[in-house]
Amino acid sequence: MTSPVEKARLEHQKLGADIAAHDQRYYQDDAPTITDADYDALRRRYEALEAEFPELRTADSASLRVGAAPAAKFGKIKHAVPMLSLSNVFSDEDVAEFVARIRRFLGLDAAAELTFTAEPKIDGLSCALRYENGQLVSAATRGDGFEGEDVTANVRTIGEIPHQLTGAHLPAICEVRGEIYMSHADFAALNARQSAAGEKLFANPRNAAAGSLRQLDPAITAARPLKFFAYAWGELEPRPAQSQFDMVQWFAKCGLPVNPLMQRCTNEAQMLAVFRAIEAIRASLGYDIDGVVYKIDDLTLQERLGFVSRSPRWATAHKFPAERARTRLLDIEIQVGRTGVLTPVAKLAPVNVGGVVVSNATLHNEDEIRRKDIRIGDMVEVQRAGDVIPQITGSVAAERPSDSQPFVFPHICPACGSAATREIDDKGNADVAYRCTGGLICPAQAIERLRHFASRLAFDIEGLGDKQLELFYTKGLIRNPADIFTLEARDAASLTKIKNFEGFGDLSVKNLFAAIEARRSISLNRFIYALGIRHIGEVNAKRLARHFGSFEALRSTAKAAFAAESEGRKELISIEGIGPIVAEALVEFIHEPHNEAVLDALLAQLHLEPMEVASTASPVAGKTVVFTGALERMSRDEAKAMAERLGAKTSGSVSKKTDLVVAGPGAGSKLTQAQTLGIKVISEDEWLDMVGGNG
DNA sequence: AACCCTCGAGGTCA
DNA sequence: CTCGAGGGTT
Repeated sequence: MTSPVEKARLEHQKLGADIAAHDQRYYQDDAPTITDADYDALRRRYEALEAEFPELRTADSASLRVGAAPAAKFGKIKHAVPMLSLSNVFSDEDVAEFVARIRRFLGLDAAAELTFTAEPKIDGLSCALRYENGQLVSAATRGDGFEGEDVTANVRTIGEIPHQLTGAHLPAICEVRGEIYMSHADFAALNARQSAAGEKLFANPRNAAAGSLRQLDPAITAARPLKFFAYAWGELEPRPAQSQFDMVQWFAKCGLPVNPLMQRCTNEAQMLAVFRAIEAIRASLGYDIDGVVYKIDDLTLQERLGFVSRSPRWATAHKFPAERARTRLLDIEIQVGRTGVLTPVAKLAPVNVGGVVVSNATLHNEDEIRRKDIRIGDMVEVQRAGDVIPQITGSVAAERPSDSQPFVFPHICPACGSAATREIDDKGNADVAYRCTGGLICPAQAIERLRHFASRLAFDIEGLGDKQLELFYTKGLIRNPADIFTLEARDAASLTKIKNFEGFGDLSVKNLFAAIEARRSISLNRFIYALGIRHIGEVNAKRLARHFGSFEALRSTAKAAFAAESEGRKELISIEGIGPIVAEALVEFIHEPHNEAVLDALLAQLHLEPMEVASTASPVAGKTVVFTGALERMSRDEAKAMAERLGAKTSGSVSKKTDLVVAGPGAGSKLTQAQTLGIKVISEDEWLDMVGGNG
């Protein structure tokens, strides 16, 4: 006689298999064999069993929730290995420079052979698929490169993506990366369906793919013909192959679709030949591509080359030239940015450029307008730089209206009426940009600053976007960042409640307040970034946070740094990446009386946490390392990059602050200096052992 | 020359 | 959200 649990287990198993089969027929074959009601009944029974016997829940049962009620929004998935983007090149010379830089970095001479792969760059969305023991467990978009959106349920509906990898001896964890895209034929068919159903049409296959993947209801994604090519990986141990090319071949063996056009090249001429060949067949491929990607084939070399900021040194994208079109320049509008910069934006008669309708384009600044001799009323040439950003390349002299006048750049801010000037620097050079001098009284700047404050890399407050901020600003509810954190209390005491505003309801207000509450604790680096100080972006904010450790320390140093020659100023400038100009901007910001008041108000509302921790706890993290003498196994640049990747700082000279000296043959004064100061000296080999670079 | 900062555009979905 | 240009900083 079987126990109730056993009985339940059997039934649960059978139901699971049935539901999976129905999902397959419904989502992927688009040919369900039972009614929705019957299907729902199966699912309810399945979930009831799990509720009664929680031990029945498996990793698999989650996968059967595809058709369940759509989640309110996507969850987040942290990428175990960051998903970065590629640098771009546009000309043959750029390709030569790309190859030359790699040779330099690796310390190779021109004769040494270097193998690359070349493959079409698919114009879609990158996606990371995580397989555990061969089973698809999650899928994430790229997001900001560190954290993406959880689109697992949607990705499971893509027929080309296997739920289970084929083959024996699969790595326990295998994170495959590639591109989700839509073919031309499928795109045309989808738009025909949309049109027949009276729905709006998609502008191009890329947007159709993006829109389809971001559907909250996987059933809609399932009805969209998405495809996939695998071309990269994240966490994957052990490596089944030693080269880029072989890795992709291995993906194919596992049952993943890979692009058939990838090939190996051993010199620049071959790379360019592949580029031209792919360009020639671009139109007949049946899917959009926007260039060719070159990667160093040897994975060991890839590791040695590493990364510069957000892209690998060992790969680049060779982009096709942009498409162009002509249209009329109707007007030039002036926008005011967060820092008060006045930016001219061209208002264009809408024109189709390579698949999207363009009606605006930035003109950057006064000089740019003069250089290109662009006037209102002109017929202008428009292209999309990198197939994305609309750009005016020039005007057509023959079609200029006879009465046209050169554009006169305004000298007052259109938002607040204050004077706008081009600052003159020490050397007497005028800034390219006009800046509104209205500062704090300028509403345009205030709103832009608030927008920056609430933006994703800063406080990341959901429900407090452009629209809401603008509304709250005009209503006088939020005039500076500190107001955000008193909003709820003031709203409670107020008679005109936010929930009565147009576009708001009980729920959205509740969510907004919750989102604000959740950000009362914030990391120091985000806080510094959020202040929107000129020249202090994401990276410099982290540097400051790391150096000072607390906001009070930063603030008191900045205060002590008021005089140009002061100790405080010296300390600021000693921080890597911070120079006189950045220091000046920081000091000025901290000293400004209004900013002081806002900072005090803000700090009273917040709990600052230490900086978000860098990933690896390596033995050299936080240490200052000096390389001296000849290095035999790697170039100087490479050694420095390696040290920095592990969280160490590098320096060119030995001082009291140096923690470690790596000395090669021929080391001279620096070695002596290290010995005098009693600083630890190791050989290149010992260094590699220490940081795990030996085997 | 490498890297960083700022700003802008367009599109989709909620 | 994604991308790129342009200019400033180091």
